Amino acid sequence: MQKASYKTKQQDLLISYLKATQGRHFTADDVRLYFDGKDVSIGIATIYRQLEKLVSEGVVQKYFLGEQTAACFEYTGDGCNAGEKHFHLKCEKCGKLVHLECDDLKEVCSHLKQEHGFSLDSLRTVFYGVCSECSDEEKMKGGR
Amino acid sequence: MQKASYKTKQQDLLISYLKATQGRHFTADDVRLYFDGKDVSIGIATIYRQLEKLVSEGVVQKYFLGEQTAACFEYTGDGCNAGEKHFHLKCEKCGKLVHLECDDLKEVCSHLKQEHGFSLDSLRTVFYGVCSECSDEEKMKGGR
DNA sequence: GTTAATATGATAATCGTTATCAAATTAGGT
DNA sequence: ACCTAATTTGATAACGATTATCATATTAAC
Repeated sequence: MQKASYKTKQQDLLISYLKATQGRHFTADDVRLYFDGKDVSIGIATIYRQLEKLVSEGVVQKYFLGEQTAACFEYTGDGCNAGEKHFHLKCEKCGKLVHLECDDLKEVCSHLKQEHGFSLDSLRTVFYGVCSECSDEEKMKGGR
Repeated sequence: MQKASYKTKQQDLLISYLKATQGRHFTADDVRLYFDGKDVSIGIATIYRQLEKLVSEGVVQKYFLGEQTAACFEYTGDGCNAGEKHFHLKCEKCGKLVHLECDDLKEVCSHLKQEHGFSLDSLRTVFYGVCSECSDEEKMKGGR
């Protein structure tokens, strides 16, 4: 009755990659490169297919970080850092992506829910702006 | 000394399009379609080029709304709704993009700045989640 | 071990965007 | 108005990420 859960070598490889990257971000191509040359490998089509499946299961998150960048994936399932909502800050100057764990920001979630009826998907939302290091640099360079 | 500001027919057409869409979102292709067939027209390359120029001047904003969608542009310059920071909520169910004008959310800006040294670019940040209508629908359908 | 269902991967196709470059347009002298 | 140099345009090629196609390989189930 229940759909059979076929298990293949490639699926195992991907899972092992995910477990090895705990909380870090990666693209589909990162996965391909990782296994490239090794005696086992995964085709890019399969990588996309399997990642998409895991995304729909909620085990993996998918981000779009603007510009011509490839989609970023992150393993958040199986107790890794699932549930503990964190936020993403993306610096428009240096391109750095920061993970932010902040209780105060959780109030943003409640506010959006209470006042605007909007359920924020904090895992998928990316805050754009300029990080502290880059702001400091700007100040250094003076006025203009 | 100052860079000459060359003015062409195409640049005028684009500006007139921008003024006509006050605050609405559009893609590069929307612009192309708008002028398609008319006795004057703009090539897609020129549209991208000019839009990119206006983005760098801060007159036009550029958004990436995830998935395989084309970049969205919005005219925010010249007193249209420039300055009055607004936020964007994007519903993951129905795909609707909502403009949100909310003072409370401006505190999010100060918080990120004060506590995390991060200058939020609220025009460019998109909040992902589920809008009130779609949340209601889910409740209607009951539990699962 | 045989068979049917499913997964894989090489490759073509797609889509948004950028690069190329010859031709057209513009600005600034004269 | 005319000439020239600088700039802009647009058709098209190139590109990069992703998806579709489909023959082949692998898997599960009996």
